[in-house]
Parts: sequence; C-alpha cells; structure tokens
Amino acid sequence: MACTIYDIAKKCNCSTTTVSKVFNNTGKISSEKREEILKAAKELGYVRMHSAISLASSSRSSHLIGVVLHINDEKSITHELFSEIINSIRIEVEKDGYDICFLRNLKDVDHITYSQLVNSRGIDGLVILSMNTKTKKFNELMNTDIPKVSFDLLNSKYYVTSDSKEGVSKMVDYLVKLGHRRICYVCPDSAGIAKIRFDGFVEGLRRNNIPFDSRMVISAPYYSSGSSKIATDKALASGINPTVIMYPDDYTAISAIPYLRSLGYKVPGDISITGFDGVELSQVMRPSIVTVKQNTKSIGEALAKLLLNQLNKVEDFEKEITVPVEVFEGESVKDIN
Amino acid sequence: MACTIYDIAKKCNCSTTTVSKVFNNTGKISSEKREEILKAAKELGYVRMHSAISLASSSRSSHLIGVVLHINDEKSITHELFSEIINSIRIEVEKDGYDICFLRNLKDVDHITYSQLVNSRGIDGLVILSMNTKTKKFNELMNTDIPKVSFDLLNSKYYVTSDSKEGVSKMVDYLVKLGHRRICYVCPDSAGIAKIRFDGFVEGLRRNNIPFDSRMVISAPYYSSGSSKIATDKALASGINPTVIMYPDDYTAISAIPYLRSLGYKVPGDISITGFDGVELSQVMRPSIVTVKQNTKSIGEALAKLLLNQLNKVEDFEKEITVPVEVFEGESVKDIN
DNA sequence: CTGAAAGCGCTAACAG
DNA sequence: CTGTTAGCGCTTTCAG
Repeated sequence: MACTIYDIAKKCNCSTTTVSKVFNNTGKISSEKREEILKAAKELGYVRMHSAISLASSSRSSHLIGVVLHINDEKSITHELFSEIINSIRIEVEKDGYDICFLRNLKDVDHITYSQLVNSRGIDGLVILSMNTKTKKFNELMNTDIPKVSFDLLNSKYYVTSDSKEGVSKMVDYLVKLGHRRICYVCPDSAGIAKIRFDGFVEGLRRNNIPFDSRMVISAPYYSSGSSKIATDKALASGINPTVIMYPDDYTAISAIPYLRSLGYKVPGDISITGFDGVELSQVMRPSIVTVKQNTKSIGEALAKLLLNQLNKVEDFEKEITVPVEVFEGESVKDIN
Repeated sequence: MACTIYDIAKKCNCSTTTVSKVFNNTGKISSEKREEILKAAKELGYVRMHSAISLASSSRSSHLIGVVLHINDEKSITHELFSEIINSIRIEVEKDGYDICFLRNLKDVDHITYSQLVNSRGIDGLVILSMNTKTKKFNELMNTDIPKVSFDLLNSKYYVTSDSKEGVSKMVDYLVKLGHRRICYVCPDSAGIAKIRFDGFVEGLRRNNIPFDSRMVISAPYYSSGSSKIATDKALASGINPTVIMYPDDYTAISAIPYLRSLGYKVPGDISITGFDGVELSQVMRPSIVTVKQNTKSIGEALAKLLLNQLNKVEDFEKEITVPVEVFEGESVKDIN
C-alpha cells in the first residue's frame, strides 16, 4: 500500500505535523530532522497525495492546471496553433510539478458553473485559450478569484497575445509591395483581438496610401465547417473585385483553395490568399500560405509564467505579454506588378 | 462558498449518509427522499468534490483519466495522429463525466513510479498511447491493477490497434502496380507493432512474387530529429538502388523530401516515398504522401470504450479491437511502368 | 429505509 | 523547534 506522512512520522519518531511542514517549507524544522524525514520519504517511496492536500487546505494546491479550449469539438486540440501552445505550457508547468487537464465545455449543462467545476477538481489555475466570451458562465468565471491567464482576451487581468496589429499591417505592406490594392479583409468579430487585427489592416492601408473602402471588409467567422465558403462568397460578391483575400486563420485559407478552384479560380494565379497563425501545415503544403506566424513556443512559455507567478505568489510581475510575430512569405500571393 | 452534502442533508432533514447514497446509487433510499435530495442539490448548485471522493473511497472514482504520451517532448501532443486520437477519446469520456489529464514522463525521476503518480492524482484509469516499453517503470505500471488500455501494445490485456499488417501489404500491392520492385522498407523495431507491419511488408512481397532481400530492410527510428536523414542515408546505401522508400510514419517521410532534394533527388521524379498514419498534413501538402491512413476517430472511440467498460465494471466485452486502415494514394509515388 | 461514527491523507492554528 | 487537536468533504461499516 502507498506510504503516507503517517508512516514517515512513525519511522522518524515525530508527528505528522513535522513531516507536513518539511514538505511545505513552512514553520521551523531543524535541519537534522528535515534530512531524516526527506531520507525516510525517499526510502519509503512517499508521494504526496494531491487530493488529500487540496481537501485539507483551501490555499494549498493540487498542482493541477486546467486548460480551456472551447473551439469546435472536432478541431479542439487537433488545431495546431493550440496543440503547440498547450505543449509549450505543459513543458513549462511540469518543471514546477504541475499537471494539465482539460476543462470540459459547459455549454449544454446549465446547472453548474465553471468555478464549481474548477472547485470540484481542485484545479489551482486556469489557462484560457479559447472560450465563448458572450455567456453568463464566462463572466461568472472571470469574476472569481481563481488564478488565471488568457490568450488573446485583452480585457482580462493577465493575458498573453501576439503582436497581431503589427503582423497584419506588415502583411498589408507585403501585399502592396507585390502590387495588390484591391484587398478583401475577412474580419470575424468587431471586438477583442479581431478588432486589433482589423486596426492593423486599416493602419496598413493608411501607411500605403490606399483609401479605406468599407466593401473591403468581410464579416465571416474563424475556421469552422463552411467558414471558407462564407468568407469567399462574400469577398467575391463585395464589388471590389479583390486580387487577394485575407482570411482570419490558416485553416480557413487552406480550405478556401479547393473551394476557389471549384469556382474556376487558380490560386494564386487568379486570386491570392493569406492566412493567419503560421501552422506547420500552411508552410509545408503547396502552395504554401502567406501568413502571420505566431510564436507558439513563446506564447506557451509566457502563459505558463503568468500563471505560475500568480500561483507562487510572486509579486510585481508584468501582467500582459505581447509576443512578436513575423510575416511568412509563402507562395499563395502572386506578384502582380 | 461551495455547497456540500452537509448543506443538502440539513436542508432535507436527513444525514449525509443518505445524501451520499443517493449520488452513488447505493443502498435503498425511498424515491421521495431521493427526489427531494436531487432537487435540493440542484437548487443549491451542488457539485461533487472529486478530491474528497477519491480520498474517502479507494474504490470510488475521481473521474480523471490519465493519458500517457511519451514521444519526444517537442512533438508530443502536436503530433496529429495523437492529437486526433486524444480528442476522440476526450469527446467519448466526457459523455460519462470523465476528464482527461496528461501523465508526465518520469524518465528523469527515479524515486517515484507511475503507479504512485497515478495514485497521487487519484486517476481512475490510463490510456497508454506511447511509452517506452523497455523500462522497469513500464513493467511495474503494467503489473498494477490500475484499469488501462493501450494503443498498439499488443501484449497488454486491453488494446486497440490498426490493421497495420493489412495496410502495409496493400501498400506493397499499390507500389508494385505502379511498377516498383526495388523497395526499401524502413523498420523501426523488431518487435511489437513494427514487427506486425514488417510481416505485412513480407506478405506484400510474397503475394506479388518479389523475392525478399534482406538489404531491402533498413533499421531506423520513428520520427524524431534527424530520423529522416538516418533512414534515407541507409536506404541509399543499401545496395539495391531503391525506386521507393517506405518510411515508418508520415513526419519522417515528409521531412525526407527536403533532404532528398538537397542530395539532388526529385521526389517522386527520381525516387518515390511513402509514409504511415495519414495525418492531415500528408494529404494536403504537395506532393501529397502515399500513406496508410489510420482511423483516429475510431481508435479513440475504441480506446475510450475499452477503458470505460473496465471502469464501469461491464463484464464480457472484447479486449482487443483492430481498426481497419486504408491506403491513401497520394502523389509521392511515381508510376514507373 | 435511515443515521451515527470513524476515517481517507493531509494541513493549520495553537500550545508548549 | 515540535506536537495536539480539529477538520477539509465524502464514504462506509454497522446499528437500528
């Protein structure tokens, strides 16, 4: 049977309190006793039982971190952007003894809240990668004092984001350099990170002296089944006869290719396209996709840092981290000069 | 503050025992009392606390499932084959109220075993997707009575695997149909699933009347940094002057392309290649890779089923499930007839 | 059909 | 510096 602090206490002729203090680095313990206990623990193969710890102590932790990734169920963790970020987080937090679990989506369960879910698992902190921000449940969660950090939620207290505005405007620079001026920009939302990126688009137009025309902007969602078709149809019907369509993410751009082909367009021969994220797929396929590459490793490290700092009660650390991006110059944009 | 069974008991004028029994479906409770308790629970927003449950009861569960994915740290969950399988598992087990967490790799920690780790988290069951089978720790884990199911570990009690033998021999059929006879087969291991696949290779040669030549078989690892180079170098130096190299997985095949190009070979102009797994990447890129496609959705569902059956103490269910595969006929093999 | 009491492994005052 | 005691939320005999 598994060894408990009681076994250690008995072996070392001391109380469980003393043993507990050693493992928690609390109180004052003589260094001899400490060594003795540590040695005994090793010999007996002692492993702390997280469930007991989190039961006994509200403050002390279970060393479990919850990941919130509520994009569509089929894509979920198979989305390269997120799997890379999660892996980076995992590598970082494991160094501090934390493990990762996924927080289920409560969208079809109405009698329980996210904070209850977190509580029931004894989760110490949350990394919110993607979540529907328009629900009561989301607001309820954000208002709890569970340590948390988000990706791209610009009005949460601790967040990590990519320098998307700069990325998009640089992308516009690139497109203009290749002769494009009739640009369709697919915008999935009027707020949050989508708004920031949109600002980057406008900024890009401005600094290249291209007058803004509202028909340039297409409203269509991020990647989901059928999102490419929606965006593409709207772009083609926009009335500006675009030479390039800027999709909101790589997957949407990638699946736009067969759709455009089915309509008789060559890509990038007849129409150019761009993506966003820089997933491996977009760079290896043909044509490779011109995209804004997010640095998933850095993002994961930053997310882990912001969360761990809260959990370790570090004081005075930065609360928002913006990670640089770069434009990947692929083959999906034609030089029409 | 969170509601506990004590609050419910008070509200319903009964003991915590009764409440507990209702939630566990144990003992005999009058249906009126049961309804009353369930109603109160809903009103109070009661959520069971998994950590307390698993502390109080060794048999009763924390509804946490551990996933073991110990391939190299950078690839890990970003490997499409595994991210798809894990997502499929997640979708299935969440239906039964289970959540998923990752079991860290203990390769650099020698004072604790996997079963201790499982115990410390109160994990109910394990899905072993990838693990180093040559360690003491692995054997120790397999000998515990923790409910578990593996992917591709053919000598574990409960496992799910793809019909790889059939897949490889069908692939040989396909290659031969396109005129190939000097085939290099990259074999990463002499046991386990790699051996099964190898048997498929031999079977494929046999039924196409191609004499087996030991120089056809190259020993090189599954995907990792530099694995493509190792396999490719050996294949080119094999002495059989291959027209096609069969790599053990898609990622190795994909990264072989730039390497072969750097050596002056066109793919598939000068040399053809094949992969294994059928990750999305391999099918979307150019040239798309001829590969054996594993059905990740079915695999995940089968894994979940075998584990859940154990956890729910279902009796008399199948212990091994073999999932059909298909050959994806991509562009990476040239018709040399 | 229901409840009292003990205990899972651990922590946290509070004494000493 | 160390130990006593109570208790976290829940389950489980064992009585009734």
